[in-house]
Amino acid sequence: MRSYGQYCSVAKALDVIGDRWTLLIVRELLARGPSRYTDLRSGLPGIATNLLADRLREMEAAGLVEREDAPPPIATTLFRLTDRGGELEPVLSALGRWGVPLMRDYRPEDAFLGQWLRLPVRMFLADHEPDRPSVSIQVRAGDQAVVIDADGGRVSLRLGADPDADATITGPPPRVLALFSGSVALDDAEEQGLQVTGSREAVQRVLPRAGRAAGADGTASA
Amino acid sequence: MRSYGQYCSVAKALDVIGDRWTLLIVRELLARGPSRYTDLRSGLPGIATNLLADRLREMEAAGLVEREDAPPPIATTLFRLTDRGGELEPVLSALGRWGVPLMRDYRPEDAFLGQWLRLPVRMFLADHEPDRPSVSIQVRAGDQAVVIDADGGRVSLRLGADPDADATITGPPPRVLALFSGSVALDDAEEQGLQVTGSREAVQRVLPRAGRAAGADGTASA
DNA sequence: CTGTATCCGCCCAGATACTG
DNA sequence: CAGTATCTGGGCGGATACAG
Repeated sequence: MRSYGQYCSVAKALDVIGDRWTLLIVRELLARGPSRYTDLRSGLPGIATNLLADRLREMEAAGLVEREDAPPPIATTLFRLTDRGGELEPVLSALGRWGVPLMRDYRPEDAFLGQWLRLPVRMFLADHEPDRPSVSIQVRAGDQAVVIDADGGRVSLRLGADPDADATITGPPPRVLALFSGSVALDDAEEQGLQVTGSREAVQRVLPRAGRAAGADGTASA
Repeated sequence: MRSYGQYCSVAKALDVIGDRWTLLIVRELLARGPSRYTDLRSGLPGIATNLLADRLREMEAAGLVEREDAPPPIATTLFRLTDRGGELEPVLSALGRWGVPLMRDYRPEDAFLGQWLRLPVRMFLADHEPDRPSVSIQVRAGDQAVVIDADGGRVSLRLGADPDADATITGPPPRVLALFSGSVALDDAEEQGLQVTGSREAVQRVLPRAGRAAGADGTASA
């Protein structure tokens, strides 16, 4: 990217991460951890392979990404964020939060991947009952299934289905996001097309509670 | 900007503010308040006038900016951030903080404007002695002079010179930024080419103190 | 003086095909 | 699996001309 040529830390930051796709690559690496080239590409629908290669090279040169040749049994290259790259997390977080109201407009052509729930889960969900036995909640939004685990105060997300989950949430991505971001209560979400089977208590355990809501309905306060 | 076509709040946010110059226009409007077209242009050295016009129109359509026809005596149009636009402040803040270590590389061709100190001042400086009489500190970095006022716990910045200031700091922009961001102590900054005349006490009153330092030297922790 | 519109040349983004 | 090579269109920067 052409430099802005301004001695200002915002401009300097944008000189490094202002290129198209760069921050989304960081998102993938934050959400997935060290990843193979092919996995990055499939997590970034719409990116051209040459652009991904270009960006990874630039990000490596800028010290955001390292490539690591995995040990013999795997025999592939992994891309991982450096510490400096990981420090972009607050930027992604602020951007993601600002973007929540925009999630109202869901277009049929929009791609959706279950792994993209990782950042919202980290941002909005919490285990409000850390002393109770762990629960798992399967989420089916879009094609892939993911499972959210609440265990001892921590909430995490793993990819894949789990028929033994305590609860299963099924519905279109916008309804799931509205529920997770706290802009819609569970009861209302169900009326709006979200199906919940199994333990509703397990779901309530992790949902954001009043006072922690994030104004995801577009009425966020300043 | 072409949409990423991804149902993810980061991607949606970048669909809106990912265009080149957009966030820098927000920076200007945050730092200066409602501004005339010409003032925006002079605060964004390097931007082409058509691009500025394009961006302002797009930002207006996206609900980030409003144009306001100023009352008769002024007879000009002012551009101001909407509430929604102002909510980008945390994004700018996170970006600016991440960019601080990049301020080490100062290139002679880099433009520098005094008003760009507004965000660093807000971010790093504080009035540590709110009960004492107000002080003003003139800063001469680059061509324009600015004055920092510490008054009753608040720190603010105004453009222009002030020969009656309690102290004056003169030096190259990188030295001033290093001082303000807390990565260099006042004594060290003076050894590195910063001139301080008048009350050093007034300067110390607003500088960041240990424990609030921001790792501006590139050693910031995760 | 302030703000907008038009033209041009260049580079980046994007799509596709292909290779180690 | 992990890219490179090639081609095309559009965004961008820059200059300039125009309108209130």
